[in-house]
Amino acid sequence: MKHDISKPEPDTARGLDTQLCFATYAAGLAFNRVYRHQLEPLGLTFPQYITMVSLWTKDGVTTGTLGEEVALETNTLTPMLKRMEAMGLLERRRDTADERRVLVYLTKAGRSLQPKADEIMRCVAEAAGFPMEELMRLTTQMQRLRQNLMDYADRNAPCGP
Amino acid sequence: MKHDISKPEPDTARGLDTQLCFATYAAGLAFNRVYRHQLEPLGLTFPQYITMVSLWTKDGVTTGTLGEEVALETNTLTPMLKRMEAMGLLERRRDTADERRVLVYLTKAGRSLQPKADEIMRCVAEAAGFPMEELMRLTTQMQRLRQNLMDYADRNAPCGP
DNA sequence: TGCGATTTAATCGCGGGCGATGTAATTTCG
DNA sequence: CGAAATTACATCGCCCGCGATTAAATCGCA
Repeated sequence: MKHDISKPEPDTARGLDTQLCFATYAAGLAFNRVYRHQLEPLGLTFPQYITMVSLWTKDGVTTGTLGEEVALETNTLTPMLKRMEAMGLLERRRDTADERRVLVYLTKAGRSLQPKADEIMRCVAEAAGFPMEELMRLTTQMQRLRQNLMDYADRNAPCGP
Repeated sequence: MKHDISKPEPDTARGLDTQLCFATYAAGLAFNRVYRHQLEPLGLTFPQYITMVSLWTKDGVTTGTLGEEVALETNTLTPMLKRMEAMGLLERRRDTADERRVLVYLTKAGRSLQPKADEIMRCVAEAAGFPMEELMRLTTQMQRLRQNLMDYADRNAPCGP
């Protein structure tokens, strides 16, 4: 062998600097922190805000459907929805046609937050500091990344050597 | 009725589909789930894995410095490091020169996990499903995004109308 | 019709993530 | 030198995220 391949493969580079998983993780924390402070006057957390955005688009959905929208399972969503119900933002009602289901409806108070939340959304989008076109492209790529990772998780491959 | 412009401004689009914050959040959850299952045999969580990657690069650092590396504050890091110490992956020692500081050192057991973790890292990087060049560009952009958001958080602007 | 399988939520326990607060060591400076 | 300010870490309480388990309603089918 002529070529020196003894180096430990910078192929998949090692430091955190070069890792997409860390960059995604850290950017997620940063989003969370920015939103935390902006949403604080509304009394919402970032995951709650995500949930409200989904419900503003369409409410009257089951817990499970909502969970798919916001990428959370019922073991996370149920307690969160209960807290939000206690805040008066939404109501949870058993589906009379199928008593297993719980349907989630926004209250007036819940709908009334949308304008303020929209303002914050625009603000944070600006804080992201990307021109609109690049921002959209980046969003698309992150969606593709998420889909690829979910597909991989479903394949359940053990990553053997 | 000529043109229907009554729609509410797709300016900064509304749905979760179009939001970078949600795409980042959801991709972060997806990474977390993939890593969770891959790391389970090693007994590591994803944040613990991140911490180990940092320590494999350089240990003997203070809790605070390590926190900067991994984007966590001491109120998150301290309990996590204690758990990892209990697992035998690292040691926490008071700096004799400055008793306020706690220095973190890897143990033999901690170092011994690196090869397996590297294998998993390569595996997940492949699962991300991007060609190397695009993956690097995406990583760079996410780092820039994070920096912009942190800068914005530091400016502490209230997002007034 | 009746009974097992499936679907849908809820619950529990543990590990992050962080604002607020506490505590001890060190530095600053009058 | 000594008190105040600063630094570095720890603690507490709350919220999310999820694997595992449970409970109840519905469905499928003999």
